[in-house]
Amino acid sequence: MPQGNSHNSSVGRGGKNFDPKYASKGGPGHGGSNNAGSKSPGHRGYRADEGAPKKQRWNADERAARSNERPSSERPAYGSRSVRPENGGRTNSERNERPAYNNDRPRTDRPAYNNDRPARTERPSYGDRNSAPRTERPSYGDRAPRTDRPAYNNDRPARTERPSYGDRAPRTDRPAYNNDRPARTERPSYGDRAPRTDRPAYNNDRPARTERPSYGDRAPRSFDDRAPRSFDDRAPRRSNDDRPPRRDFGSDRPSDGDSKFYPKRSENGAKPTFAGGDDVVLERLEAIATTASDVVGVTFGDLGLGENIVRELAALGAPSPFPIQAATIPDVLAGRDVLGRGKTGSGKTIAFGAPLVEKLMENNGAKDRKMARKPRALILAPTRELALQIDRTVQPIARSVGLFTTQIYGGVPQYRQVSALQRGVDIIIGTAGRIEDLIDQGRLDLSEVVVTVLDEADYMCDLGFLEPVQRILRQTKAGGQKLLFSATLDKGVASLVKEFLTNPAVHEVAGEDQASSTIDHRVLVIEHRDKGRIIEELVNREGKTLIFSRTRAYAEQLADQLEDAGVKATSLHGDLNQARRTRNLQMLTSGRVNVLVATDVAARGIHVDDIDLVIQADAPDEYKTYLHRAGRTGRAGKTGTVVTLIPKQRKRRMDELLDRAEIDASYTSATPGDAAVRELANI
DNA sequence: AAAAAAG
Repeated sequence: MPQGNSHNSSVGRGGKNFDPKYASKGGPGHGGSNNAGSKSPGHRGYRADEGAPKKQRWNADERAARSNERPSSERPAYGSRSVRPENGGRTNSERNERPAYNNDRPRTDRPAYNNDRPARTERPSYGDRNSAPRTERPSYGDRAPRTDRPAYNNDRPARTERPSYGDRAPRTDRPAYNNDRPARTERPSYGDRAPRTDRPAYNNDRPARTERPSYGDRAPRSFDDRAPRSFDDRAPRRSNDDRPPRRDFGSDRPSDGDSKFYPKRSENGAKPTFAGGDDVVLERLEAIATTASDVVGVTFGDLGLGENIVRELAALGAPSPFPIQAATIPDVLAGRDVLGRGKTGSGKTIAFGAPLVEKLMENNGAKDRKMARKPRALILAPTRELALQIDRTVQPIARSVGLFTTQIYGGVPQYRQVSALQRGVDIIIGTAGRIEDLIDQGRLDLSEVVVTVLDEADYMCDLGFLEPVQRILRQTKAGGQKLLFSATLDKGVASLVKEFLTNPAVHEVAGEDQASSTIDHRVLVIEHRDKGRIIEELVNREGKTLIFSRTRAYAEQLADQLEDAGVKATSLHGDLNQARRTRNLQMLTSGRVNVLVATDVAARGIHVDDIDLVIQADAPDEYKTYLHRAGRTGRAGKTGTVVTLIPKQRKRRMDELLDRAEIDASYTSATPGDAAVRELANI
């Protein structure tokens, strides 16, 4: 009932999407906003032909004015990098200007961008059908060369009858789908960063695992004995004795969610506590550990996946299952709730994605292609980039059996996402904010979601994420299957487990500890004032470098500084608009730049091939953050180095953090020009 | 502090 929107209750909450105060003000030149109040902005998105044929939001003059004013007024403001007012001065309401912040740098190469920005053409289609959102346009504008705009106007008239859609893809039925996958053309390129190339690589480093000593000592664990709790050593205490044998975990457990592995809320009335900002060390969950040798000779087919899926997995570069996959797939197929821990890149996406698709298909999925069918699976990720990356893996698997996925995340026009929902999708992959937004607008109904996946589940339980995640999970079908995955899965997920999971099976992969890592960890003790120069020296090399900073402003500043120093660098953080975020990440992936300075938005899950150096310009506060950041390198069987820069006062904290992360790192004092720095640069 | 919805 896309039309009923303006009357239903969603307006109460969804009102945030259409705030009269904005409509009445309407930005100057926003012709359509006057009457926008009479219609729900969103539903016009579907039926542009019904109401206001009025489409032009920006006439030529306005555009011209805008494009002129930009360089002159906004640019200069932030223009000089060194003087750039920091974020501190900015408030949320100034967000729109944010991009201006970015404007300065890439400006020069901007033109080039236009060419390869196919997505651009889609933008208008959003607008023309949805006049209200038009008001957002300006914000897009800053990233885009207004110049290409005019073209839109030209073909826009024709759009009234919806062709915009059609012009992009045959509206037949499904093909339209291709629309929301502009990325498709780039697909090949995805391959290399996702499963494809790293897959084989992992195989390479797997053999090594078998001879891994650290394992050896635990070796006997034939899977029967209680799982190797390689993970627990970190736990303050482990009362193993009364613990039931791992094997039974679940099978004989009352299915009332009474897990012995989580603090019981009812026991003392206290809620489990969470990490929050502190580096609280939570006990790791006990799990059944699977080792590489356990899965030798096992095929995806053996695990219960159908032919099409198996074939697609092979095409994706996954001919045979990795341990985490072999461990979790059968349980997922059996319908159990699953907690899975496997280091990033160890194949978690396929571990939940493939069986999820198989399950949906079994449940009549493929034949039920009716329009507007409700989604039956949901995959939640903490960042948009990660959601995108997951979709790149899951989508082809789903398509191989005739199921459809769509991405639902913020920062991009919602139109295409909503229209995909209208056509009907089976699997939703996205981030919390937009998902809630669409639910509030009455455009997304999760009531038929029978399988929900939380990737980076522990992170999703952090302050700020937990509540939205809980609200979303409550929207899904009661009793639906829940799958929680993370490289650092710990008891921080207890509250979710308590409320939403039943008798979960917990799996981990043995041997994925730091001792087995191919990463070299270094700590450089420096004077704070030398930080910039030392980073410049470290980055002066061939390979790809990922630099983490604590704040967005510093990420931006550092990227600017490096560029000024002649290094091709770019940034990735939440102050950038989504198009730029996507593009900047792509720039590192494609090798157009060798240095990316990012906030922790890039800490988890993001896979870029061949990053051989990770620099932590600011040390992380949490050991898990360290592990995730470090995990961006040392992938694909290659070696990687993590360099953390700290002032000497931070040594002690760093020691503790490394201790918790179970990492051995060497400390070196360094000043600019030191041999120690040069040596690192020559990795 | 960052992330996640817009505005």
